Amino acid sequence: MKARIEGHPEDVAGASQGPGAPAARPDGVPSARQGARAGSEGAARPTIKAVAAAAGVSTAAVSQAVNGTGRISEATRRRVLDAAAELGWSPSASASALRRARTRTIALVVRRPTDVLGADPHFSELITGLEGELAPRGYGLLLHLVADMAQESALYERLAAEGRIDGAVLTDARADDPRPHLLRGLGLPAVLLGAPDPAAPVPGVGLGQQDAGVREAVAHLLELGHRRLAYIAGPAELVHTGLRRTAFEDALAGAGLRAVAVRHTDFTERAAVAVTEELLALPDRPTALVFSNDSMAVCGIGTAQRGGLRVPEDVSVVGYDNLPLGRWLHPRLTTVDQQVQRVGAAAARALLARCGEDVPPPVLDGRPRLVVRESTGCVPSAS
Amino acid sequence: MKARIEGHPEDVAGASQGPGAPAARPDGVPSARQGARAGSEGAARPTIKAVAAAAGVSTAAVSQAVNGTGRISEATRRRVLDAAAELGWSPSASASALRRARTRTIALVVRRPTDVLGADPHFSELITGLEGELAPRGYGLLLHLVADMAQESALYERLAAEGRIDGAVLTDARADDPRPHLLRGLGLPAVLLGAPDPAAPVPGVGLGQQDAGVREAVAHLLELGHRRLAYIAGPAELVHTGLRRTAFEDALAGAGLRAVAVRHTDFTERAAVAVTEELLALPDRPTALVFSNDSMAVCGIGTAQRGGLRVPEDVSVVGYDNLPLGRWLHPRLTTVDQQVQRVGAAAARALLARCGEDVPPPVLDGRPRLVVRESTGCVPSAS
DNA sequence: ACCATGTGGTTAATCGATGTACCAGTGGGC
DNA sequence: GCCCACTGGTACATCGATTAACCACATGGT
Repeated sequence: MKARIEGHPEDVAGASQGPGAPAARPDGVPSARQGARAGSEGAARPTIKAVAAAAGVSTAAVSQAVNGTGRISEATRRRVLDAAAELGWSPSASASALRRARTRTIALVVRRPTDVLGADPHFSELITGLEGELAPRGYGLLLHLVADMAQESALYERLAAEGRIDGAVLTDARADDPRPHLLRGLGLPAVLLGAPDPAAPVPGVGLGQQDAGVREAVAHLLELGHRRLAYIAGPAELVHTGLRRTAFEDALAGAGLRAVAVRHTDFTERAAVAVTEELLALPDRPTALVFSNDSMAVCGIGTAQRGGLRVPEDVSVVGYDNLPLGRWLHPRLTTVDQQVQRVGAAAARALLARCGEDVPPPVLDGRPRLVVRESTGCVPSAS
Repeated sequence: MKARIEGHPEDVAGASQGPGAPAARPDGVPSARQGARAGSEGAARPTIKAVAAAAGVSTAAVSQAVNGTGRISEATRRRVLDAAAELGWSPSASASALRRARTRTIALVVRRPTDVLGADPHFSELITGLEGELAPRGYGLLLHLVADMAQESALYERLAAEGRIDGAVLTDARADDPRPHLLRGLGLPAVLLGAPDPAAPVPGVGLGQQDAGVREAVAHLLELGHRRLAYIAGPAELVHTGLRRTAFEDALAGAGLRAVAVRHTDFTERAAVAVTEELLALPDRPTALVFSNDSMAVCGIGTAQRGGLRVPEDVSVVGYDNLPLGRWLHPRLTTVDQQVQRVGAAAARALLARCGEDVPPPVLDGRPRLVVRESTGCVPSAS
């Protein structure tokens, strides 16, 4: 399968070159500007000039009309807008970006180890939330995938140096996160998901009472009679890992208990399976497993079942995220809903505001809430 | 609990404005160019001019040095590159895009009904594949979400009119797909995933023998003794839906059989559950269900189990896509691997080639293959 | 009659990089 | 000694939109 760049007779009829422009290059090599883009229909996109001419005004008037700046009579404004619609013109993003030093593009960089193939569905939800706010305001979402923090930092530096983006959404806040300072240094607005920290160089966006969900989960399990709980956490360097783990241990301590075990993972399915196997083989096996995301919880359920245990009769499982899939599994997954989508929307709004956009400030009430379904049940009587 | 967007003391000390810049606008509104971007460190990014000055050459020389065009001595070239590195300069994406009419940005538009919340993990895989080829060449991926085809078309028109992208990756080819013609009319290079059709206005990219996977699945089930199979397809308007459905029915016909049922869905979990329930309630219940994607298959397994059936003892289930999750469920999901990631990479290469980039043409050998795991088993003896 | 005040535009500079046209040297051939 | 080719660069127009500065003209107050 070769590259399929057909040559076309270029600009056959009445190519309207500016006066004095050379008719064509002698060597027959298409100049870069006409290049591969030229299709048979390759209607050269109209420019502001064409619109100005069509409306019988100057280009400045057109610009002012579409941007609502300057002083333009309503009549002229209409004429301009009509002409623009007629010609199907929209201002060139590149030209506008160059002049205004603003690209209307936001970056989302997803960082994860190379061997984790599928992106966490968590990000799909987040993106949905972001897009819902960005798109209506003409903003685009530039998505990048990187393997580690070094790459991520380098990427921001490049994006900033090239002036490709107006801001960035940071996910997976780390305990000692280099990105806030980096981005501030680069002069790029940003918001950090999940860990509102007033002292940080970039504002955080997230539900309040981050720990509420896990506390509720523990309370729920205690109420069901469970006394031996284990927590399967994410990577230790993530901020929310610490928050949730502490919430877990605190809640247990409040009942005079200690966790049977707390294990950290890298969020991969493989790790979830390995840890679950280990915990379930423990002499004093936990009767309930609390996972720090749904993907791992699903793996955990599968692993338990494969080990001959029934969920929830023999072991209860709680997830975190409330991904759509969890509703349809058997048993349906008990999990913590943290409204990723809504948080994403709020993050977008916050970021847009910092980019100078006039948006109503995000209202993000609520807190993570436990959704009780079928993967949790009474403690096994044998225990 | 209100939004938690803390304000920060903005730009407190010594905002370093360029000389000659007005100290501040009288009305206190920051001018657009300084806008929100100005941080205390807001080091104005260096321009090509600064690099030229630092290297003691003209801006043209700098441009030629970094682009490898024109005639520049190796010595000067080095000096320029060093100066650029020293200053941390990269050419402005906006300026370059304006001048060259090329943005180094590719669009991926994900279309799905508004009520499907989480994006199909399928797209995560695809994006991973795309990014792997785009990023190393300095290309960015602009991601958009839309609800329906009308919105999608409008979006391409806007993106084209604004000159925001160089090309697009089209997914979910439809039987009567308006996008190829639309994009050709707009002069935008594109590739269509999944249905290589030489006659189409845009080239298709996909594994060969699209039907091989489903055929293999059917053969596998027949070999296990199944005779009553049902197929749960995607939306009828998608090309691959038809291909796979036909493959399914053909393969059965080859064995002198007919499908117990073929049902179309909108790919939502809800639909998958509903259809599964309906099929399993059939008087002559199918002993094997073949789903057209993994997400639905997982829902199908859950539904069967909830209905008191064991998988695979009472009913076998086959998925399609080979998402990572399927390996860890209980039972592990038998599915068709179509190497979404590799196809994504190939699509990126093909598209880059059409954008005038000098990339080795994608090599896409192989075909969809059945991955036999645990969700398929011998036909129940009672049948 | 005259100046302040608006109104509704226009002109021209500018954003940063690119590429064509052009120019200054420097040997080389004969 | 003269012309030519070649090397290594520079000057300037250009991409398309934005915006500060300015201007022509009408109106109203004194």
